[in-house]
Amino acid sequence: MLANTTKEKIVELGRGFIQHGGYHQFNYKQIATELNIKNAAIHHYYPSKEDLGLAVIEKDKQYFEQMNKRVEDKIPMEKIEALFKIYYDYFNDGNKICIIGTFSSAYNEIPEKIQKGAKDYLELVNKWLITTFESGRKSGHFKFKGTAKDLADFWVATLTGAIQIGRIRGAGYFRQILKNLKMTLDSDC
Amino acid sequence: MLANTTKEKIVELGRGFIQHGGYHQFNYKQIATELNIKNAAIHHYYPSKEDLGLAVIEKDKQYFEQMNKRVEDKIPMEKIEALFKIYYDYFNDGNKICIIGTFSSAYNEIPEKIQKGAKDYLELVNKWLITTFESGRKSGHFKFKGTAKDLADFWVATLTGAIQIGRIRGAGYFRQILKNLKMTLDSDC
DNA sequence: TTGACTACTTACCTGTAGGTAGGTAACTTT
DNA sequence: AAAGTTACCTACCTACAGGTAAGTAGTCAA
Repeated sequence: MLANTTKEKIVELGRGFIQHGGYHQFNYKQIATELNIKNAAIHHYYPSKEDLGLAVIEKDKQYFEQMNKRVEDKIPMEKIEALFKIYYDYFNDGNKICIIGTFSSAYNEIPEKIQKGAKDYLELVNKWLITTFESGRKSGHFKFKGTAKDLADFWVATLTGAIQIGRIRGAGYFRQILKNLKMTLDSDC
Repeated sequence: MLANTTKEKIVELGRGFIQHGGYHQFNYKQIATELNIKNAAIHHYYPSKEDLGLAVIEKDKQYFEQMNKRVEDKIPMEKIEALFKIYYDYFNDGNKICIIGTFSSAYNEIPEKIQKGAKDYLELVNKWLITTFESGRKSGHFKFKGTAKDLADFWVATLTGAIQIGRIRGAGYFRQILKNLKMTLDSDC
């Protein structure tokens, strides 16, 4: 979290609060209190909650793409481990869940633009998974039956659910699911 | 939904709204409007939102147990299909998600009693899955590697995530995930 | 050194949320 | 028939949410 400016701090904190309690629970006061500024100052940077929500998705996407770049020359399994690390970090940092999960669980009652933002982000992650799975299969690092697309679709659901259920059932549960997920990359069926 | 009394209608509607928009988005006004009663009438039956939330979990549990009873003499795959039907019905009835999913995604910011209620309910579903998997394996209907517990843990995460991601990616996606989940019951690894 | 811009603050508005107190009409029990 | 109980309603309160308008202190550029 290299947030130097107030604007960056706001989006960073907003992201954390949304991952912690969800879009509807989160509010401007939480950020204002944390930064020792007034509520209205947040509106100066992000006129509406919707604007901030969108910025949070963009921020999250940025981090995801930074991770992509860091591992682009690594072997496929290291890429997957980098993805898992993101999830572990969320989990360990106050039981946060992933951004896609927060917005999907509130999907029916969020502004359209945020719906679209979440959807686009989801497709991005999904494509990254497909590419990673395919290149891993080609290089012989991964073995799995079926298409990479089907597996990626499956992973997205399981990851989203695992970090949420992990909140209730604890770290051991969460670790186990990710371990079992990984095993789907080393199997003939 | 055989809700005759106002009290039953309240909990039934509350359940729907919570599955639709989440615990924090949902409010008493929605129910009051739907039933053409005043806000205060809801407080008469459920003094606090927490009380209603707990009642909603109990209601959901009731439906789950009714399903259990209906299929207790059926073959294991029919039990699984009955579970899936619950999820399909949620999905088709206004993109609702499962109760465990709503409360897990809001887990950090819900009253302790509701946390406990959700946790207990989750363990109940989990145990039902384990039992169903084990009996299915014993009878030769299911083939899967690893323990029934591990598989049940995995299913819980995937189901929770699938119905949420399904909101974003649509019915085809959701169906595909459930289909692939089912395939884990007919595999040697 | 003036004028524009930035980064806020103060002060306020509106809507709505959950919740409560007291009343009342209708049914139910004794 | 009286007394209690149920199922609400009216009227209200408090807190807080998101949002806005107007001002101000400091920076920065011409």
